[in-house]
Amino acid sequence: MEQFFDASEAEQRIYRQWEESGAFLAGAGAQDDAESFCILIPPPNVTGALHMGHAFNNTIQDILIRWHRMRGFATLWQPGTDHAGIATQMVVERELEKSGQPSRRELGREAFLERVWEWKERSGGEIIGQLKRLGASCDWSRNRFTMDKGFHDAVLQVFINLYEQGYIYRGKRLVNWDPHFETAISDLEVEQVEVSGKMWRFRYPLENDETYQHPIAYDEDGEPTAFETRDYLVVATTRPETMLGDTGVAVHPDDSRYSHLVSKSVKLPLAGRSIRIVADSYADPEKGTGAVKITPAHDFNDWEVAQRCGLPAVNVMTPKASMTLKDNAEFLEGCDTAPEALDLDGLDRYDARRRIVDLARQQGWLDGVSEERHAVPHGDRSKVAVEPYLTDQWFVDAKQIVQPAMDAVRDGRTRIYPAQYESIYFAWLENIEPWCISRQLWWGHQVPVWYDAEGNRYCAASEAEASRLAGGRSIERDADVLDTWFSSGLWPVGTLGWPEDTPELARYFPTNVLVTGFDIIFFWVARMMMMQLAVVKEIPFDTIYVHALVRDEHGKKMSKSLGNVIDPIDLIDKYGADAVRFTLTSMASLGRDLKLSESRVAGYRNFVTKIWNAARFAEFHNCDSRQDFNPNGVSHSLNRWIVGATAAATESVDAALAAYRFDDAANGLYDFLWHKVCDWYIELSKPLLATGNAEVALETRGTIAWAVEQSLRLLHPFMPFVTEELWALRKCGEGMLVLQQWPMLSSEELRDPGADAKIQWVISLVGFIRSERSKMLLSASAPLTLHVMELDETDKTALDDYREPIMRLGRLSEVVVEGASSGIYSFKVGNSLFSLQLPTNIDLQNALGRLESRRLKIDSELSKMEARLGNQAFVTKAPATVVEETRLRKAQLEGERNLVEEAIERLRSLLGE
RNA sequence: GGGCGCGUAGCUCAGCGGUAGAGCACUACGUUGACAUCGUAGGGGUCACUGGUUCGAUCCCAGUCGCGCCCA
Repeated sequence: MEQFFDASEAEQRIYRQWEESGAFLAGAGAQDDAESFCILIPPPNVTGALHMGHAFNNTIQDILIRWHRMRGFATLWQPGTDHAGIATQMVVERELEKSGQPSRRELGREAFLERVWEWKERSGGEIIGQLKRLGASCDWSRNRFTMDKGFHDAVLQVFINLYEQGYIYRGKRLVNWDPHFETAISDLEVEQVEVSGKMWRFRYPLENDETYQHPIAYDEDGEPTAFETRDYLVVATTRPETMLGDTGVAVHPDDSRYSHLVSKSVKLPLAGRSIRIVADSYADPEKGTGAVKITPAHDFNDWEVAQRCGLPAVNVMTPKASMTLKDNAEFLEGCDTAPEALDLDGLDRYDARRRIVDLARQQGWLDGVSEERHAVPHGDRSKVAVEPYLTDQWFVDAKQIVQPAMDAVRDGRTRIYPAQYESIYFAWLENIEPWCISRQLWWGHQVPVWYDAEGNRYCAASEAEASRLAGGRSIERDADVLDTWFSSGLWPVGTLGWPEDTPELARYFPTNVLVTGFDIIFFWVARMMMMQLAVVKEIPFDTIYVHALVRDEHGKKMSKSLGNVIDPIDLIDKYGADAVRFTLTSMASLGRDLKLSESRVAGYRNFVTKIWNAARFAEFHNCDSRQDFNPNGVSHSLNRWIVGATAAATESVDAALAAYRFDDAANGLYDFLWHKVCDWYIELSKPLLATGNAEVALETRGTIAWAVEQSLRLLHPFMPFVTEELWALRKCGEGMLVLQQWPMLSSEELRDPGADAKIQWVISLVGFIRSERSKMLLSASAPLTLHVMELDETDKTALDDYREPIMRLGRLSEVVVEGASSGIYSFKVGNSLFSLQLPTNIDLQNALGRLESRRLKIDSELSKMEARLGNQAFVTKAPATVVEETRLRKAQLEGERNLVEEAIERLRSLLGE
């Protein structure tokens, strides 16, 4: 065997073997009647590259899948990719532009879509290869794409289904409009970006010579003390360009300043439109002047006000967010528009903003400007400010289908881990808004609705069917495509073959666990719940495991602009996939972001090496794997101890995984392998292997082989590559590790308390010796003699059995059972007393100082115990076991104090004090 | 403004009503035939702060301060 595991050489080879052996296929290795276990991969965007979030998310899934597969479940990890409407269209458009080809619009819809498919075939599978690098054991033979024929049919089927049930409708509503992509986007695709901007105040002149008293000074109680007479209202805005679409000014109904002005009107500057003053509680008297301009076609709140107060909506922008005025009948109606206003026609919204502010200043209706930080909605893809925009769109009336999704979680049919995310889920569902599902894109599932010349709608799965419904009238298909999340909402049933009645649906649906980041609870999880329940009337999964985000080592979100992105593939290249996986797993504590640092990965790469070398040790000592090895049949206490410890480790891994405590599982295995198997079991076994007792040596070889083999099985879900490689090198058995049985060990059956106590005693004794040596500043190689001053029966057996390993690990030259000790310091291990004979040249002064500080510590601890026991309330009220423990601890401390005291006396006399 | 979460060793984090833990980093010593990607030992903490409950609080409760995220 080589000295290290060469991950870069082995990983791709091993992965190929797994795939070729069919180990990842649905149900591989399972009995026909096995229980099923299914996870659906959150489909990465087909444009995507593997980032740390994916690496984390998929490592967790792979652990669950491999664990269940080894436990004999019929497992399916269903993979696939998402067509990612906007993202993909963007990538292909950019590519066309770069290579100087005709643009999307020049190509036309059909030709463009051909290009997208070409692109998909050419470069769409990159992330799949990266998932393989990570070791993801998906059933790739079932790989799906959300634009596949079958999946596409399912999506249309659901649309039709929901349409016919009345859950989908078309309506003219304000939507978030992305002027860059010229499409509607959903609320969730909008992110608020805090920017420093300006707040402009405009004076809108009152018509018909109306005036009112505006307070200009206040007393201590905030009561106005002075007023001025105004013939205008001041309104404030951060988006002056929208003023041309104002159709009203709102004041609060209880605002006494303005109450007599309600129903009167102001003249909208530039546009020359006469607009009404309305009373609506949306206007906050405390904010600004208490008067708000109302632009129903370009603001969500204003739209609501307009609905309530009967104000018209005037759209003044094009889909590209430039001004449209000259040929805009809506805008011109009833207006006496100034020529300088018409000159704004065609200007971009920001140019128009500047011009309008200039004009306001010149014409004297600019009341003032202030700097302000405020949140501006941006498209999450395009990164440009979105405009609320009035268009015809398709909506899912989410309110109507939300109830079953809430009930399922409330009554526990679907559980969310950790539970704190339930409240996020409910908070969103309880306040759900209509979901805008149409996008003005080309790449995606085109809405299956056709229109005839009169505008009648025909919703059908095909043009032929629609035509039949239309009675042969000429029809035209709706140009919009569906929101990508609408189709991914169907991922559970869609990937399993619905609407066909497939065996996979019968066997694997509802699925078991969904593993996902909290950032897509709304986008995806809640919608899958709603849609599966609406369409097939069943929950899509019984558990949702929600994990946090992977951040950089300082807690910053990884982003290209910050330059702190860690590429998981780079890490895999450098440290191996096993180390990367183990790092992420060990940090997967519930509900907390994980901060990733490279040094941690390096640390777990060392763990891989440690495992490797444990196996190498077994090889050097001819510890061959034996099929007939019976862990219950070993007799030597060391072997009995490790057998029990292995069972205990198995049980804690199982318990941790069952509770989704991946960190506990990983840390437990790390501790078991490194600090039990390597540090003590292998070390203590060395003399046994060299002993003349062939029977013990043989049993120990077998147990070492067994312990290493069990470790490989236990570690396999976490570190599949190195364990698979060692499984083969150690010739542990037929077939690959991936399909071997998970250890079924019961510590109740295998644990031997006597052996445990014995080994624990040996470990303590060696620990004392090492610690004394080091504290006395003795070199590691200085020979020491251990004097045994008192020895009880049990300890005597332990000492006899482990004399050689104790000498070796404690680096003793001699163990003297009889005769007086010339040691300074005695120490108690178990019920026996020991002393180390130290060389004459030690620094006595230093030793004295150390003992005195030790005594100080004991005294302080002792006084705590005494105080506690002296407290009558403690003795009577605390549980008896706690009182007893305290008494025991006190007695222990007193014993130790005596030993220390004696040692101090002895040292003092040696020093002549 | 509403909600959620977090403040524990230099760093990253576990933990828990009764002796404060891990990994990394740090210091000293060390190549003994698995492993220097290693071994042994060690230093380092007012468990954010203030009150309360309790025999006992790092842990439970309330408040304060600081930080992060989500929603408006």
